[in-house]
Amino acid sequence: MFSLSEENYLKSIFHLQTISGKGISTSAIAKKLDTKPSSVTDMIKKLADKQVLVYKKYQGVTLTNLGMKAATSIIRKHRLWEVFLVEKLNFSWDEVHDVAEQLEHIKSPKLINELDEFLGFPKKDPHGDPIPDKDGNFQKIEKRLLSTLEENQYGICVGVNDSSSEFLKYLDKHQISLGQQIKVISKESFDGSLTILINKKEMTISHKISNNIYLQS
Amino acid sequence: MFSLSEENYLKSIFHLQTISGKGISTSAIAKKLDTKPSSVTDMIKKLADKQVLVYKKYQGVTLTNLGMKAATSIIRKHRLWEVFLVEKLNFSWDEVHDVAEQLEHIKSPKLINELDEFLGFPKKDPHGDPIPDKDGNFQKIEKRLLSTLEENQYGICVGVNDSSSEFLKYLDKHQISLGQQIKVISKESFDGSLTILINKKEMTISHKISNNIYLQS
DNA sequence: ATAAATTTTTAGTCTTGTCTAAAAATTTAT
DNA sequence: ATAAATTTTTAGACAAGACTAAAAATTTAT
Repeated sequence: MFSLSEENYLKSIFHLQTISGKGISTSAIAKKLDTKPSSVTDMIKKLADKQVLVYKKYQGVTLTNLGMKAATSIIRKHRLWEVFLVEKLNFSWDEVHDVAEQLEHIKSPKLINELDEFLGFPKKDPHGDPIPDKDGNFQKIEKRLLSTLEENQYGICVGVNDSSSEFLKYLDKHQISLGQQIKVISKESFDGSLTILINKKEMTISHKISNNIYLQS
Repeated sequence: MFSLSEENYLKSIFHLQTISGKGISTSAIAKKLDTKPSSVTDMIKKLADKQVLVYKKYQGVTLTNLGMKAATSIIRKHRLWEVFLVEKLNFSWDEVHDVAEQLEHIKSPKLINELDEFLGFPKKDPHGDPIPDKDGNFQKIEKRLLSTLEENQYGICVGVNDSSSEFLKYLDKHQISLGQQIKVISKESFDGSLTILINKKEMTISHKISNNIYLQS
């Protein structure tokens, strides 16, 4: 159906689309996939021929329903494999990404549906991101960035925005994990740094950190 | 390290080598991989450059130790994934091959070693083939084809030579599976067909069937 | 031992996905 | 509103891996 490259384009465009809402520019895709805009133009034409996205020269692209479905299926696979790696194979949440990037391209509907069942139909991956079901339905999780809270507000940590190994290791080191309650003690308007209460201890974190942690209020 | 194509060549050459012993011809590889001899010649040159095999024009190829090691690692992965599919995800032994062909190319030493442990360090795959350990050591299983037994000889079914879905379905249909005792009641020299005792019942099978079933005596 | 048949290799082409350099279109700035 | 800067597209090239057709080497047969 889709080649490995095509699947990676679909996934990236989907992710860009869910944050921006607008049509996605050639250069944004190139940046995300670490490739050149000219290569993106070529691939976009192919994908438009395959009816998974709409493309008008010089105007970015938008996924069609068919494209959304394909992208969702890849994301489902990626996140289920992440759960498998953490729950069954002793991977930590900062080790799963690269392996899941490979596993998400395995083609076998039976495999992924059986894996889903084997894992007990999990609703979230190890980073708190929702896992679409067999029919592609996402469970919408309302959440807000820690950086948007005001003093004395609090919430439960339910996800991260940055899934890089470096960031996740930082969180592990400072004992910040999913499910914990975080309360904002004070906010420094000059640099956006926050002093928070977590694990009954106070700590101060930079804006860069608080801008990558999602809370549910 | 190795591309998907390179890995498939290594695996095929390894398999051909273990049955023939001799240097493997271009055309034999082409047949196994369902490709053209000219394509094989090209790839062989690449693999010889990478020191995984020895190649002299017009004289077939032989894997080096490096090549054997690489091939063994792929076979280990293939067979462990087969066990996983059957034991954990409700696949039957005739459904696992195509998916394992994909999974065997996933690159992550941690993944495969954790999987091995998760499965309890299995020694054989669902078709009775031995699974090499982390260091590439195969457990040698002495076994002989059912077709080589004489009247009144018997043994335990420990493997199959043909892992095609068609053959495995035939076995399921006639309730022949690994671990069963099979005794030769009579042998027809004209066409090589055998009458065997299995499950306390007699049945007659063709040479084509008996020549694809391995017994341990 | 030479001719015929077979196998293997070479030479050139194709597809996929990428790249660079340059041209074209669009956006931003004055 | 036109010039400058930026973004996007085109054109042409390249690497991997495969193919076809033809040449070269080897094996088999007489």
